[in-house]
Amino acid sequence: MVGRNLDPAILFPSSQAVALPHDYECGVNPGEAAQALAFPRTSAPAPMPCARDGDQLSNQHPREQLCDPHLRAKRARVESIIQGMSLPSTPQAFDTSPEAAVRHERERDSEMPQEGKRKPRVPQQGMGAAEQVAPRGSSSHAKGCRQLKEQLCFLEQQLRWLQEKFYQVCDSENAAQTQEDSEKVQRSVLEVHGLEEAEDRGDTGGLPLAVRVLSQALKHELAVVTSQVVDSVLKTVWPKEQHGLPMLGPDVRREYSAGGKCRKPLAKSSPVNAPGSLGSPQAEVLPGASVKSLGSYAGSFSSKGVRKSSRVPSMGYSLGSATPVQHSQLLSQLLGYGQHSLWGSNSHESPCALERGCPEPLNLHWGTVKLRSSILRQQQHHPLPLSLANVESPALLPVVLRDMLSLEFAMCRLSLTPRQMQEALTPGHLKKAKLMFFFTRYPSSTLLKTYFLDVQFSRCITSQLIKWFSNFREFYYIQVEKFARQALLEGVVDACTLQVSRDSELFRALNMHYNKGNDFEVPGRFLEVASLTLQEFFSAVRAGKDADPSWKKPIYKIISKLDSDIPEGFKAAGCSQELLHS
DNA sequence: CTCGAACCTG
DNA sequence: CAGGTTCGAG
Repeated sequence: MVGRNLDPAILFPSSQAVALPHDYECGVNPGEAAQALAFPRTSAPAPMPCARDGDQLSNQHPREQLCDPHLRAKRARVESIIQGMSLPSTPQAFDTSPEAAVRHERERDSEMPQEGKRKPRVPQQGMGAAEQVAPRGSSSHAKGCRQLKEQLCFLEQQLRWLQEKFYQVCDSENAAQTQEDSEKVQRSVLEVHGLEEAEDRGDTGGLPLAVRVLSQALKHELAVVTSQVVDSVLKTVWPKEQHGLPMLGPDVRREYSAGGKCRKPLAKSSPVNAPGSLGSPQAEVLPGASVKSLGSYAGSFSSKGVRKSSRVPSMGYSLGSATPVQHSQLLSQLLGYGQHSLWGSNSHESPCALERGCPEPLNLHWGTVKLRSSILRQQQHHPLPLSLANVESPALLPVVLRDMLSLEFAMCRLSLTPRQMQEALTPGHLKKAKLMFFFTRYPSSTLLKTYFLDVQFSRCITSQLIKWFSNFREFYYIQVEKFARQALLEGVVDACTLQVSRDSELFRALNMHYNKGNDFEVPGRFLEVASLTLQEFFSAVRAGKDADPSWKKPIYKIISKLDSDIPEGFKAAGCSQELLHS
């Protein structure tokens, strides 16, 4: 692995260097590292409460990201998803894990019964158990919704990344240049938007000019990036033929707002409801799922000790809970409208700012805003077809947009500062992943990105995470199979009698593996899934299906559809770290 | 138990 | 090529 050649001290210039077992290391390739190191960093900023003590490695300029073909593709996907969502049908019956499900749709083939070596594959085998699996017609709505949610969260990450970049620039600045540049920036800000007046009376009113400028610039940054994405969304959501489209009715909005968060309805339309109560409400799982520290420490991450715990009960605190007022305030913020929202919200401090209570942005060492300038430059070259700032009536903004804004809210809620982004997976992350396994056996990479917000994803990181889950599954299935065979030997006849309870051996084995220390209450849902897995294995073995090399695949297919939502708490910033010490 | 390598699949 | 599974080594 390339990363291994790099001195950790270089990768983590600050005290953040994390000693990782080699397996956790994931490549920051030399090129990227070099790029990061080349990042100008002239003056050491005066110690500041929220000053960041090390350059973070960011491989890509956020803007570049948007131009990245890969992201374009993603964007295109989001667009098509949204297009699907704009259809008049009613979203219900959210499927469990559409992605995973689809992924496993295909396993029809088997391998040549060759000892040891997996070589050619022989088609077919009438998948016995798999037949139970529901027809594929899961609503594309649900799927789209879920994917959109993931995409949005990814967006959130990008936003944060942007901030990070921004801070970097600030850090790297020469104090002398500072004032001059800030004035320059302010000038251009003024040229671009006439937002300043409002802001001057805003919450930054009492602050130094430079700080206010920074504030403006930052907001603008966010607005620019956001508007780009929103643009594509809007274009899809408002197809030409719907020109005069009135705003969505309140009901619709509400409905979507709830669904917009894409929480799946409690009861799943999972086909495999049959045995036991597998279709049982997730609600059962979520509240029960508690890690000692996970639930309450979401906001306790302290940045340089400045900020002390604002204990947020992150569980059950969902994005969808942001009120319209909050949304509008967020939008105002993003757009740089100051607090006098066009949506008529009052001048309350934004929930975001309140909750964050983090002085970080304002305490930054002030510097030039190269990033900003460069973005402005690019913007001139590629003017945005539709800037948010140009939207005449914010009320027309679709709920989709609001959901995007709610991400900003989430960011605040999570109290995740860009500096907390990690470039490598830590043991804490591993632990977290294991716990997540109790909810999802087949997470998509997008979902992973959503839940490891403190990780800067690279291809390597992503595949590492995926590999982790693959390993988890491997272990899981091996254990279950073992117990299934054992049960068979013990003369069990009825598969249905095989239930995994908290005191069964199988559970103990699994718990030991994924939840060492037992500091997490395993969701009941997992027990159901395990029970079903056990039964499936049992039946399959009893039926002699294990003669077929790919006899497990139908089982995998079934299990892959039983993923649950992962509690929001897992997104919490300090989560991984907290877990480590719990 | 874990992980890397090999191998499969869409 | 990305995401999965299987296998064997330590």
